[in-house]
Amino acid sequence: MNRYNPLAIEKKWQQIWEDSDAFKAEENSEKPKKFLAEMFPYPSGAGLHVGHVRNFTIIDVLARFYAQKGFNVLRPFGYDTFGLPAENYAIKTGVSPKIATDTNVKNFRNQLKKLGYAIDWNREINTSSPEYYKWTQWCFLQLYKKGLAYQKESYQWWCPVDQTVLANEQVENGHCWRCGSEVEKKKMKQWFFKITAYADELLEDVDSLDWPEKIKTMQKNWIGKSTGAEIDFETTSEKITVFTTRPDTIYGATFLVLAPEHPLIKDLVTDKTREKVEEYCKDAIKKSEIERQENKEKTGVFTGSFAINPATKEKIPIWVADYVLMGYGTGAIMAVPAGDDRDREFAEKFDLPIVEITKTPETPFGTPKTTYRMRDWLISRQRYWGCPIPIAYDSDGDPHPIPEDQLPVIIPEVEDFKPDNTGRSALAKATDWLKVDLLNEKTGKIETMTRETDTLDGYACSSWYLWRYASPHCATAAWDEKAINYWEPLDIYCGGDHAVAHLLYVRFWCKFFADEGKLPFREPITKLLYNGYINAPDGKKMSKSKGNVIDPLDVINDGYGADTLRTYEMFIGPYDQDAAWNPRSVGGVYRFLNRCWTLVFGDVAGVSGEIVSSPSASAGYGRGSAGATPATAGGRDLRPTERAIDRKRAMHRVIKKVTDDIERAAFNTAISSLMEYVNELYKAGSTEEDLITLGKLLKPFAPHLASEMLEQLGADDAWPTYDEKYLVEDLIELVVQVNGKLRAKLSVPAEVLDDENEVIKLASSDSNVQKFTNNHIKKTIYIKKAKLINLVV
RNA sequence: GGGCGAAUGGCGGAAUUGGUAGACGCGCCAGACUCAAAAUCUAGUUCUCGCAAGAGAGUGUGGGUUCGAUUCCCACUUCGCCCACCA
Repeated sequence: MNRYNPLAIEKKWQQIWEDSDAFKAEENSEKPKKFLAEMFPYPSGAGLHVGHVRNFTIIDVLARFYAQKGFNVLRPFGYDTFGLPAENYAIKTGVSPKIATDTNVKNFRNQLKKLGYAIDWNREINTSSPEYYKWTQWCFLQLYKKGLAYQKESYQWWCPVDQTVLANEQVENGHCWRCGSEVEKKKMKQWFFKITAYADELLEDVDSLDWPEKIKTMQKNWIGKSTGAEIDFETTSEKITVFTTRPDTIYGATFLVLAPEHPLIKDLVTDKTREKVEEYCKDAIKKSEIERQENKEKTGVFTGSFAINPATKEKIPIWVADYVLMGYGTGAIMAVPAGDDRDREFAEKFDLPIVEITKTPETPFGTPKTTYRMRDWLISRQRYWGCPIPIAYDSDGDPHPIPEDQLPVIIPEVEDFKPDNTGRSALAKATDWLKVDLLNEKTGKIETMTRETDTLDGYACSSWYLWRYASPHCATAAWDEKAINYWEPLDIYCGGDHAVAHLLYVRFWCKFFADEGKLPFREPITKLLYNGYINAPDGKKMSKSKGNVIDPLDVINDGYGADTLRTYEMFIGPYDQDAAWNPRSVGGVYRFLNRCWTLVFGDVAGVSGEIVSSPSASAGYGRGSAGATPATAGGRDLRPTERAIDRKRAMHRVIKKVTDDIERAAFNTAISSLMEYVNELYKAGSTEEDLITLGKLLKPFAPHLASEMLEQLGADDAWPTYDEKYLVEDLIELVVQVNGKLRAKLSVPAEVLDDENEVIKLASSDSNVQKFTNNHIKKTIYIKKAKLINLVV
């Protein structure tokens, strides 16, 4: 007898798909399109992990499902290849990030092919390839032209020993992650994207998205809109503008507080307070966010100056405290200790007056103002392995865009990837590359300028890749208009990360390019599936250091094969919940696929009439022939025609269930209904139609095995349809309750359900029911849809 | 501190709109096959009582609405995630 040999089957079909370019997508106005993608991965040296497999398989199941349903499906793939790990690896080993990245991409590609994904390999993209980042730079220039990419001084972490800027995550408890020395904040010129220009629209449009509520809420909170007013407070020399959401509480404002970074502090200090205030500000600015979080004890100093409360006309002191943030509102508040817990705590600590609010102003004060928690997006990175910012500086230090026809600004080759002691990335070491002759519009002359050595945040590269997928090889534009019009926007996106950052940035760029007339839609992603993590069998996060990592390639090579791995990860639980890996359940899914295989290929003799196989009945095992074993369903002995009717009903039922479940992303229950169907076929026997249907329904999950089954049966993979008329049962199980408690289940002909009097008669005459009613029924509640009657006594 | 979500057998989970709680899988148990084991097939498996028919209890805890609540409402407990001195 043949045995299910997944590795052989999978190799065969992967070769066939490769040779036939099976998943090549082309625009075709005859067919409805479906464009699906997962969040493209950073190809780490460790290769695929089981979390990737879950994420990619969700999209693959949907892609194959819609293709089988007759949609024109685009299912591309790409790699998010810029990033710190490749650069650190280069610093350590001297191997260039480009070479290391190429190796990792190759490894990823091989592994993806072993999983049988229906990827259009003609559309593979890679953010660190010059053909791609040329257009990332073009995007930057479009934003720059409209003033949405701009430079601003901002405080950055700085390691005085390594002489380099550090990202937030490279600062551990106020110390440099590499050398351990204490870091400081340094004011540096940085590039920003003005995402706040779209804050309102980004917020308003969230509601219209077919995205998980969790993500929508997170985005709303992140944008953090609050409406209030700006109010001016006069001092002897200056005017201080505060932001408040409660201008009505102004009669209780007994002091002002400025953020330590506030520019007016230097003008407000007196000779007596100057030293103390300056020291406080210096310390506060240096504090890491972590320290500010850990130590919520209020601190602050008095500036020595006073302001006039415009409502009470009273003189109130001006303080500096780090609980006021420069980045929000105006960096200055009016403190109302009677109305605000933080202000009260501060007032109590420093013995400042607390005045109950007895009055509200008759006319609204100040200027109505809306503020957002969201800040502009800082995009400068002092790193080598990123997309160079296409800017050069003239001798005055003013920026000039690199003309579009000179793109891409290629990352120069360097020997040493360590940042130098100027706070610039290793790009600064490419001295030839650094110089560029450009027209200076100010002077009208060609001038040798110095290139920007900052690179772009990797999120910039991933902010437009979904549009590149439509025309990945277009050499004349970032995206081809015709291709965009056909494929976009993305119908379904799937990932388990970046709830705010990436998913907000793509929306921002989409709105910007829509305003530029470059995109015909204002939201890039129609439906979002946000998948949960897969944890180790003990429920803990998988990590190399804990040694509890499951390698998906090991699962395949252990003999289970890709079909088992894919199907298991879809069966593991609801796709949006975290799940723990269970090796035994993997075996259970393998058993299920093995049973599918046996139905078609098992060494099974044909039995009566049209029945092709019934392994349980025909396996022999000394129980006589299959024909001698009566098939039963629901405890009833069935004659062949009844058996055929039941089988037909089971088939139409499973088609409906699997179709509905895939459409609502309930992959786990889709698979359990396939398991039920297979169990049914083992009991009742199967026809060729049953097996073809099984193969078609199974294909999105286990495409290799299903292809093998369908080939054997001589069938195509067109998605089957169900007929409502076969779903109707002729014998119905009527549920009878007494006072809401189940007392009987009666098997009645379906027509009976239409006759309520008949239902009541049947229900109330059941002997077990009568034990509880004593023939004293006060009220009957009949729910036809639920096939249920409740007798109230 | 704020926001969101979750809690169901020994385990993962199902119950789509207020209508039979526990589908499906794992595990366990018994049987068939085998010299034996594995694999495979078949039957059983929420708990308590009962040979059975059946009865009682039961979806984190306590209340409520309802003929009927895993589902809706209120309070609480625990866990998870996100944000966090945002004026």
